[in-house]
Amino acid sequence: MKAPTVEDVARVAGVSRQTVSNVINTPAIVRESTRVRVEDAITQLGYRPHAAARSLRTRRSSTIGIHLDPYVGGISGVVLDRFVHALTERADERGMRILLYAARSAPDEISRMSELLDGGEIDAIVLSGTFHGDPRTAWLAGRDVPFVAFGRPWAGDDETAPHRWVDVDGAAGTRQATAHAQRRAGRQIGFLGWPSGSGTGDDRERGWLESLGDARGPRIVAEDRVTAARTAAADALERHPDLSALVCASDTLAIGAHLAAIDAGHPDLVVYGFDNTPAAEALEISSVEQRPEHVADATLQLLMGDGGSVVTELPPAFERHMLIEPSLVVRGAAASR
Amino acid sequence: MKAPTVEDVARVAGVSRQTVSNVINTPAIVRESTRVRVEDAITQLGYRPHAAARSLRTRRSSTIGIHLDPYVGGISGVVLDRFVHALTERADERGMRILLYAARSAPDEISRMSELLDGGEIDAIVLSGTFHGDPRTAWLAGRDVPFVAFGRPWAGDDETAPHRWVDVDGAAGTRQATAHAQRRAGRQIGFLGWPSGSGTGDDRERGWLESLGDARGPRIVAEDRVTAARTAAADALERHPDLSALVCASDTLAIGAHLAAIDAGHPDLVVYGFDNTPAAEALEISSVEQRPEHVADATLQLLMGDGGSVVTELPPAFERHMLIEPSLVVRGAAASR
DNA sequence: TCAAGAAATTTGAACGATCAAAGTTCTGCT
DNA sequence: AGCAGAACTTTGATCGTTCAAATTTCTTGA
Repeated sequence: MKAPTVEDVARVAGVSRQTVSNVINTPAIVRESTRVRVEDAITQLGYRPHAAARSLRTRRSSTIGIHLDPYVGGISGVVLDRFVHALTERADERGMRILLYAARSAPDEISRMSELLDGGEIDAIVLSGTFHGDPRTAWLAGRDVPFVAFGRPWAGDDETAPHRWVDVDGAAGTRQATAHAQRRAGRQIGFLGWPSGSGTGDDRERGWLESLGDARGPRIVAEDRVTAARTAAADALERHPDLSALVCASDTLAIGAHLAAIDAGHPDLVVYGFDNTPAAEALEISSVEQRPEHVADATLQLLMGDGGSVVTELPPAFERHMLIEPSLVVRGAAASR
Repeated sequence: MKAPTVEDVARVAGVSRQTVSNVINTPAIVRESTRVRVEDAITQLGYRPHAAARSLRTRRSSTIGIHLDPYVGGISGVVLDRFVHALTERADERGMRILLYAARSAPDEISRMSELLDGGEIDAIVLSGTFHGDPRTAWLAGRDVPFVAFGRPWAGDDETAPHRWVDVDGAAGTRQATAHAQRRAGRQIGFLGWPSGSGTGDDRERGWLESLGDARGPRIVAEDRVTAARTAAADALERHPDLSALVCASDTLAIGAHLAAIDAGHPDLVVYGFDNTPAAEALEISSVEQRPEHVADATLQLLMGDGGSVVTELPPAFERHMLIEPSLVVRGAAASR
C-alpha cells in the first residue's frame, strides 16, 4: 500500500495538485468550499507531505542542528541536556526538527556543520559552549548561516558584528541568592567562585559583589571540583567562623562547601549553588535555576522571529540577543528560616 | 554561488551523472582510473550530495528518531542523555543521523512517530523508557518499522514475537558490587532497593541475592528519593550495627544511605550506587556504570547489522537482543581498603 | 448585459539524486 | 584478427513537491 501523494488527494477532491499544495501551505488563498473538500480528502486518505520532496523543491529542511559535546562527566552537562529537551519540544510546536551531530573539536565541528549545511540537512544551527576566540561564530557568520549561540560573546570577540545569542543572566541569579541570604541567613555572606578570567564566573560573582558592596564577606576561589571546593571552604570556615552564607558559582562548588560545612560542625551554613542540577536537589542545596525552557523559547524567537521558518536576517525591530532571568530554588534549611 | 551537483562533477570529470553516483555509492564497480578522476573533481568543486534529493529517490532518510522524555528532575535522566550522546557519535560514524522528537504520552508519541515515518523523515526508531503493556512496541511491530528498544520486554509482554532490544545486565552489576564488597568491606552486605514489582529493581536485587545466598545481610526498601532512602537506611543501621556494606538499586538510594551513614556516625559503611551519575561522582560514592557507549554500539548493531543501512529483518545469524555487562566504578573509602 | 479586474485554479517545469536498462569498451582466447 | 563475455559507462525515467506563469471563474459597476 503506497503512501498517498498530493496527486491522489487532488484526484479525490476533484482539484489539481497545486490547489492541494495551497491548502497545506497558504490556505488563505484557497476558496473556503474548496479548502474543506481538500481537507476532507487529506483526512480520508491519511495524506502526509513527503519531507524530502518538499525539501528538495523549497531548499529548506525545517531542521535545526545542534551539537552534543562529548560527555566528560561532572555535574553541569545537565543544563545543556535540559536545554536540548526544551528546544525539541518548542521546535516541534513551530514545525521544526532538531538534528543532533557529534564532534570532538571546533575544527571537527566546523566540518560537520559544513557537511550538514551543504547537504541541505539543516537550515540553522544552535551553538553551545562558546569559548574565547571561538572560530565557529566567525565561520557561520561568514557563510551567512542563521545561528544562535547559547552563551554571550566573550569580551574582545565579535564586538563589532555581534551575532544572535541568548544567555542566562548570571549576575541576576547570584543577586537573588545574595538577597535571599541577607533576609534569611545573616550578615557574613561570602562567595565561592572559580579563578578569575572565565566570563561566566566573573558574571556570577558580579551579582554578589554588587548586592553587598563593602559589607560583603570573604571571596573564595577553587577549581570546579568537589574536593577542591571542600578544601577551600574548610579553610575559609576556619578563618571566618562567623560566615553565615556562601553563594557559589556552581553546584559542584556548592556541594564542596556543603560537605565542608558539615565536616566543620557548622551545618547551618547556608549554601547556594548554580544550575539547579539533580545533585543539588538530592542534597537539598538551594540553587539558581537557569530555566532552560525559557532559553529554548528565546532561541527559537531569535532564529525565526514570529514567522514559521528560520530567518537569515532578523527584522530591525527585533532584539538580536536575550538575557534570561534565572530563578532561585530554595531548599533545605534555607527554606525554613 | 550555487552548490555543485552530480551533473557539474560529471562535466568536470568527463563522465556521466551515474558514474559519479557510482563512485559515491558503489566505488567497487568503477574503474580505478575513472574513480580517481571523479574523486578529484568532487574535491575540486567541493561537491556534497543533497540529502533530500537522495532521500526522495531512494526512499531512505538515513535518520533514526529518538524520543526525549519530558524532564522531570531527579538523577537518573543522565543515563539516557549519555546514551543519546553516544548514539549520536556512533551513528555519525555509520553515516546515520539522529533526529529528536518530543511527546508527552505514549499515544502522543505514536502520532509523532507516525508523522515522521510517513513523511519519510526517519527510517527507524530507538525506543527508551519502555513500560509494562507499552503500546508503542506493538504499534511499531505491526507497521514493520525497524526499531530497537533500550530496555528488555517486561514479563508477559511480547513473549511470543520479541522485538530487538538492548539492555544493561543489572544483576551482573550488583554482582560485581557485591563481590567487591566481600573482598573489601566485610561480611554483612545488605541491599537497598525499590519496592518489588519493578522489573529493573528486581533484576538488580537478583545479583546481590545470588552472590550471597543465605549469608546475605538485610534487604531494605525505599522509594527512589534521597530522603526516603535516608530514613530507611538510618533505621536499618540502627537495627544492624554490624552492617558493613550496602548495595543499592540506584544512585539516589545510595546517596540517601551515604548520608544516613554519616548521620549515624558510621561513615565507613561502604555504599554502592547504580548508574554512575555525576551526583555519585561528586560524593565519591562507588557506582555501577551502565556504559552507554556500549549500549549505543549494540543498538546500532541490532538496527543495521554489519551493513550501512537500517534493516527491517535482521539475518537469522544475528542476535536480536543484547545484554550489556556494566562495570563497577570504585570510589572513596572503598577504593583504598 | 458585458467588460475589466480580481480571485481562484490549473499546467508545465524544476529541484538533485538513483534505478533500470541499454550501450560501449575492454579482456582473454582461439 | 575476431569474437564472446565481462567490465564499465551512459541514457531516460522517476521520486513528490512547489514555483512561475497561464488560464479560468467570479465579482463589480456602468
